[in-house]
Amino acid sequence: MIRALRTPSSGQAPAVRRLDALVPLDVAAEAALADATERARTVQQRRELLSEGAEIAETLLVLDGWAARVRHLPDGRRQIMNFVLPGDLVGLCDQDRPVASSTVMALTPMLVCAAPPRGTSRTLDRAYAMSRALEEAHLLAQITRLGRLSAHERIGDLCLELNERLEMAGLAHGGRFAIPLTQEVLADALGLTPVHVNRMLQQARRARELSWTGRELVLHDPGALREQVGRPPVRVTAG
Amino acid sequence: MIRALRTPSSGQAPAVRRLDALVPLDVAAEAALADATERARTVQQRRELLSEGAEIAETLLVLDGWAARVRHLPDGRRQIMNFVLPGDLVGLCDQDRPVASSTVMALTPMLVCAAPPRGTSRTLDRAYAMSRALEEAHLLAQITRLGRLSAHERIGDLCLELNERLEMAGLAHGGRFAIPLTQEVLADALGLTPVHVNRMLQQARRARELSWTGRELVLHDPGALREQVGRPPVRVTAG
DNA sequence: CGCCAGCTTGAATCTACTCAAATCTTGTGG
DNA sequence: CCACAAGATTTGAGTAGATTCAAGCTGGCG
Repeated sequence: MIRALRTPSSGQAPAVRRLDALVPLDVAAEAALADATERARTVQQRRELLSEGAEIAETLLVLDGWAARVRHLPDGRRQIMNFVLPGDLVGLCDQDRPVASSTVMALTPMLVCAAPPRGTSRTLDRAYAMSRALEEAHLLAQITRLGRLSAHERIGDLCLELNERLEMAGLAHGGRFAIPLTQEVLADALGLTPVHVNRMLQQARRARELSWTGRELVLHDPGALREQVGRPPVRVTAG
Repeated sequence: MIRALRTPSSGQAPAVRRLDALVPLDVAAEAALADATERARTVQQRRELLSEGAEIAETLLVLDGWAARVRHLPDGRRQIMNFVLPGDLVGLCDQDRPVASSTVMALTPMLVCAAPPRGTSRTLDRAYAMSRALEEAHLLAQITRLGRLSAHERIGDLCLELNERLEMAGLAHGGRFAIPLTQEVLADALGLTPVHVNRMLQQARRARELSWTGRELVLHDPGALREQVGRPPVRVTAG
């Protein structure tokens, strides 16, 4: 797992790479990010980056590791809103004294840093706006998944989304990426039971749609799968 | 239904009333809103205020009527993301050349106007930020509803949300409000079939949780219902 | 008056859930 | 290096909740 914490061969850290993919960053942005990255800190697995109902102190930039935005019901049921991946921002918002509307919990050990404040760079501000718009688009995708897709389609659709997002950070290639999720976590994201997720995964494996051995997921034909589950492209700007 | 298009007895139009409830507005904001309201226009039922994939030209403020943010699947399935009520903003975002990530369709005849641009008033800007944060909170609530609530709970929870939101605009009182939805539309919002929505509504009526005669919905005991479905309060700021 | 959209009802089916137990993995300490 | 524990995955049988399909009903409107 040395790879995960190091700059990949492309020459950029995954988080920077993702932001740069959203909006090509200028020197000021690159410098601010390099600087912020210096002061990175680790977060242990299962720790909360943000607690529902608590005031948001700062905006974080995820450098490494996965987290989940989650909400708990009084009776113990749990729903994962979306996954937080390297290059994602946690706690980005505009209002005064913002309060977290959901908990963000580390699914793996993580590396995070304070995001450079707005106003640092014109291009960085635009990247933040894009990031926020994309996050909202992913929430809409999640709603459609839960409301109108079958269990089989939900799994395929979510895997495609993760693949697309990780590709931007350079963490997925050709439908292949490291996936640090348990079937139980997947179930909480997909609105299913762990048992049913297991059965659907086996079905998908038998159908040669994907393989998920150990901690790596491979989508054998992302294009065909996208067609099959009717996943629309995620776009938030024109041009 | 004269009431709907007129200034209510409280002295403020529902849309202004809602924004004012989010952040107490200053004179500049009130004036800008009054001015914008002058240039209101109507939108016919079933017309689209915004089309998925199309560039967003302007931000709209809903003065009267209901709309739905909806996404269509290739095979005809349909999912409603959330409902757009008087006082809500449509197409509010920060990025350049934004593209709508979902279609917004009028469920009733509507009255809308161009929202006063940002920078008009400090308080109005804050109200916009609040509105956006609330909208995101409602998307999270929708995800939890679809992912982890039973059909019966989904209906109760959504009715409570609509009640809370309409109360802010002065359009609901004591759990009673006009609801211009068909059971089919409700089904598309709740991720259920119309037939099942019908059965669950009857069950809720028999249990004296609500009555829905004609076009008015009455929640007989919102507090008890909130308890029963485990609905958490919607908060986005401290203090 | 008759049409149409929306609502209601019934019966059969199916998807996903529950509960329970077995098996496989992984990490840890002896 | 093996034994063990804890966590995660897999399997099976029975059940419940929601869907499908089809038909009948109701009320508002031209």
